[in-house]
Amino acid sequence: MAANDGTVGKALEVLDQVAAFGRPVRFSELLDASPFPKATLYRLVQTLTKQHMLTFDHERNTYTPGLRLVRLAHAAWQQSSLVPIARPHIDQLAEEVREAVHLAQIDHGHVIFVDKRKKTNMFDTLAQTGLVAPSYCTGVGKAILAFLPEDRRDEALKMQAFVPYTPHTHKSPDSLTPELAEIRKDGIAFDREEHEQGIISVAAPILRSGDKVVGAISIATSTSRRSLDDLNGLSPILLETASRIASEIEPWHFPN
Amino acid sequence: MAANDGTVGKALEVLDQVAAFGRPVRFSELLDASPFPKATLYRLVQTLTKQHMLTFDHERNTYTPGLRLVRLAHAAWQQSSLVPIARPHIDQLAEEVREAVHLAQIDHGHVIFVDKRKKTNMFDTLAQTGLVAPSYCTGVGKAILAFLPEDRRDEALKMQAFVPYTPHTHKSPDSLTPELAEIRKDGIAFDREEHEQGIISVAAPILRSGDKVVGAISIATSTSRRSLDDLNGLSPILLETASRIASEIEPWHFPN
DNA sequence: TTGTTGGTTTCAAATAATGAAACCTAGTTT
DNA sequence: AAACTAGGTTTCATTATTTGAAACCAACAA
Repeated sequence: MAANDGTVGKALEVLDQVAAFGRPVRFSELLDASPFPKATLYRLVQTLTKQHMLTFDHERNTYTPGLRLVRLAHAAWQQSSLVPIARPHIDQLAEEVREAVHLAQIDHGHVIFVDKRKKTNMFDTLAQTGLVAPSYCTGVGKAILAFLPEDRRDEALKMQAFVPYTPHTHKSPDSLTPELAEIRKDGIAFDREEHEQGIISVAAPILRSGDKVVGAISIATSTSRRSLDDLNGLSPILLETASRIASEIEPWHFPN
Repeated sequence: MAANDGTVGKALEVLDQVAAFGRPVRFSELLDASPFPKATLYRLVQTLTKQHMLTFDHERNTYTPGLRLVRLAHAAWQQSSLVPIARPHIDQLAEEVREAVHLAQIDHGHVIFVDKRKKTNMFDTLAQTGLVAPSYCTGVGKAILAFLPEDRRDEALKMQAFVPYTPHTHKSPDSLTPELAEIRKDGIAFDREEHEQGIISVAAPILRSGDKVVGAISIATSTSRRSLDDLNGLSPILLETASRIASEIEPWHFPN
């Protein structure tokens, strides 16, 4: 992935590492997973800890991502241009369809769930705010990928590992590409238990000025509640919502 | 607040700045608010942007905190030692009292709301996951402060500005100190519309091995729904919940 | 005792950060 | 149009930080 912006870049790389472990990590584990020499990594980790970007557990000698991140992320989330605009709409959608509704954006090739609403009492799907999901096997991910300009799509796909979460998961870009063309045509993407067994979703991109994708929304449910056809029946209202959100986006920018 | 860890420290200082603005901010505004010379700040901001820690809006020439933070924070949140332990308990508490229940931790002198549950349909109180609140005028904040070791309490208070949010807000440490002693005695803290007009709360610290505070929980409501006395009546169940959470904390560490 | 693993510190060499000043724009004003 | 300006970007010699091999220090095991 290249592009190493000096010390800051390295520090962030370490942060990513720690986050990726998903559990408290020892210095030595980090060292193995890291391209940096011992002393360098040591000082990076020290600095990050002193800065509360990492939390150090004295008893277990392990590191976890620090609370300062939560603080900073709140600001990021609150200021996101998309979230506040979409909020009332996904809220209403969740109310109408009585299923979980997700809002996602893409960043750095990662699909990030930035908001969710659910008005049902069923068990929580695993998606939560801030969760990162793979793009190639989620509804929102594919919806966004499909409408990304070609270069950015390639870039996003290149940094994917194509983990076979379920038997339905795409195994390589080759099988994915035709589906993306399909999605581009229909304006609708499906997740057919590709990320989690028993979980399906319909997703629609949010297109600014008709073609620039800035995010996606999806309705997710379990196969025990609804069939895929059934879910497909919700496409119109999903599309309607997506376009309503899009229409409220100011003529300004959108990074992505 | 000192302790400047080289470039990384400076970069994070800039991030804090941007987050503190709470709105898209121009380079020049940042420059005014920043101790760094133009060129230095410029490069820091560039680096952070390239690293997706900041998002740059081409049209408006402004910066906002980046999505990478959301990604990282999710990991921090998920791995927090307190959140998963407390989750079922605050859930149950919210169910029983039918009011909003908050879980907070302290970091770097900041009170951070790390989780919340509400089973009521009333308007959302402003507290949300990741929100930073002042310690001196919130229930959870005072509950934590009261049980902090003296040196860390002083440190935490020193970095506070004592903004008078409402007429009931403490104006200085002098009036706060006696109340903290009180809280230490009772094991219960109240927010008497000190942060927001019309919002009150009861809070209890979560004490590991009886005396080390690792966080706090609170029940929050509006004056229109309940009186302070009424809320006080919920103290027993709140304390009960807090001690149940505490009892599930492993003999391990706790950073704070 | 001797080895080993995991963590911490040293120190001269290599590298990156610094910041004053110059330099671009693209709007404004005269 | 020429002359300002405010906001943003780049240069470059100086300075300070980062680097990483190696040495060092536990604590624990053989």
